[in-house]
Formats: sequence, structure tokens, C-alpha cells
Amino acid sequence: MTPSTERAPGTSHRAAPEHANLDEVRLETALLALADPVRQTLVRALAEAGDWERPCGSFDVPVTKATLSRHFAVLREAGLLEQRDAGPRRLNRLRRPEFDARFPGLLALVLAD
Amino acid sequence: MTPSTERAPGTSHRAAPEHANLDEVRLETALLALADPVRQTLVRALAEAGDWERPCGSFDVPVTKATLSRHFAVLREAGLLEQRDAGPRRLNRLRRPEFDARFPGLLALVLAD
DNA sequence: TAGGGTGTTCGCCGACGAGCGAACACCCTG
DNA sequence: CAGGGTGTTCGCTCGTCGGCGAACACCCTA
Repeated sequence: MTPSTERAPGTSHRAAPEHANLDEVRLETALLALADPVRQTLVRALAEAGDWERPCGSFDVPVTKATLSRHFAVLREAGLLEQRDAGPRRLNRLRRPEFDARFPGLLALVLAD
Repeated sequence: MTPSTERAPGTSHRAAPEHANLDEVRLETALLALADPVRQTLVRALAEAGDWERPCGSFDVPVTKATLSRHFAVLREAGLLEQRDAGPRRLNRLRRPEFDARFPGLLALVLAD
């Protein structure tokens, strides 16, 4: 009698990553998240790719996977990233409409740079 | 025969502060400058005041004048601030149109926050 | 010209963030 | 069920940044 624990094929038992509530994200958090050049690279790559297309390890950035994992956490906390587990991989989606609604024009500046 | 060294009354001989060329300001520099809460306070106060209205010492921020001076330098380097000496004081102007042209919408986000 | 007001510069300190390797957890396939 | 692949967490180091006081430079007025 725990139907909520059932899962679709390919779904994970891992603890789902916590995603930020955009209303609670402070401007300072967003600016700091987007100021880092590695995170800018990730955001631009995500914008060019489709949703849920790219797993964490598929980005060409000059850092180890430990550092990369931390960068993804920062982007999540800033409301820029949504993650979903698919088997052993963690797929990513840029939360563009939500983020644009909260901070209009900010993401566009990074993508245009 | 050095007419360029003449000066209007109230004008200073002090070395004028260097102002950034907006074209050369990187997005990262602008984001980092605007991410600091003290600098956000300064920018908002400058936006409410008129150009050349407020000297450096007239802002209500909880830092010493040494730290404040450093914050102004950061804002200058980010292309957000223009300064002019008037007697013993240094008056400030928010470079809003220039900055808006270089980073559309960014300043508005800070002012609206 | 002496002095008070304004702002900058110089060291120094403490906090924070990005970086790494190692260890761990989880998933899928052989 | 053993192992390779993927990603996170932990502890640590190091550089950068914000903060301060002290000293200095400059301007105006008494």
C-alpha cells in the first residue's frame, strides 16, 4: 500500500535533486551563479540543446567531475537548472521560462555574450 | 600657452578617476559588480538621485570610507559610475544610458529588486 | 597658513568560493 | 553478481574579495 513508491521504467530510486522555488531566489544568488565562466558555458550549452538531452558528464568544461557537480548544484539553487534521473545518468533542462519570468532579460544577456 | 590646464572655478587639479570604456567591460565584471549588496544599495541610491548630486560620503552604507572607496572603484571599472571632482568632494553619476546600451535590462533588474 | 573635511591607498586579516582527489552510492550490462 | 559507468559528498588547499585602521593627499575656509 505504497503506490507512490512505484516507478516508471528507467526511473531511479535515488533521491531526486531539490529544485529551487523561483520566487525565493534572490537576485544576488542569480547574479553570482551566472558570473562564473564555467557556469556560463554550461548555461549556453544547455540553451542550445533540447530539454533533457544532455547528461551532466557531456559538457566540455576544464574541471573535474567533482567540481562540475558543485557547479550544477549552484545552478539548481539559482533556479536555472532542473535535473531528472534516467537510469545511471542525470539529465538536465534549462529552466528558461521560469527564470525569465523571475529575472527578465538576465539569461538573454548571458546567452548573447 | 597651456590653455588646456586652465580650469573652471571649483574644478580640481586632482588626478581624474579613470572611467571604463563600456565596450571593453565584460559581462562577468558587470555581474560581479552588481552582485554585492553594498554596491546594489549605492546603485539604487544613485538612480533615485540626480546626476552629480551626491558625493561619495553621502551614502548610508554600513562600511568605512576605505571600503566605500573600494566599492566605488569597482563600480567605475564595471562602467556603472562616473565621477567628477568638485572642490574637496567627488560627485557621482550613474552611467545609466551607456550601461543600458551595453547590458540591456541588467540595471533595471537591480533597481526593481 | 593652519586646520577640518573629503576621499584614496596601503597592509593586514578573515571568510568564502573554486579547484582537486578519494571515497561512496547508484544504475545498468555482461 | 561482478564490474564499469555516472554522479555526489567529503576534506583539503589556494586565490580572491570584503572588511578595517592608519597614513597620505587634496581642497576649502578661518
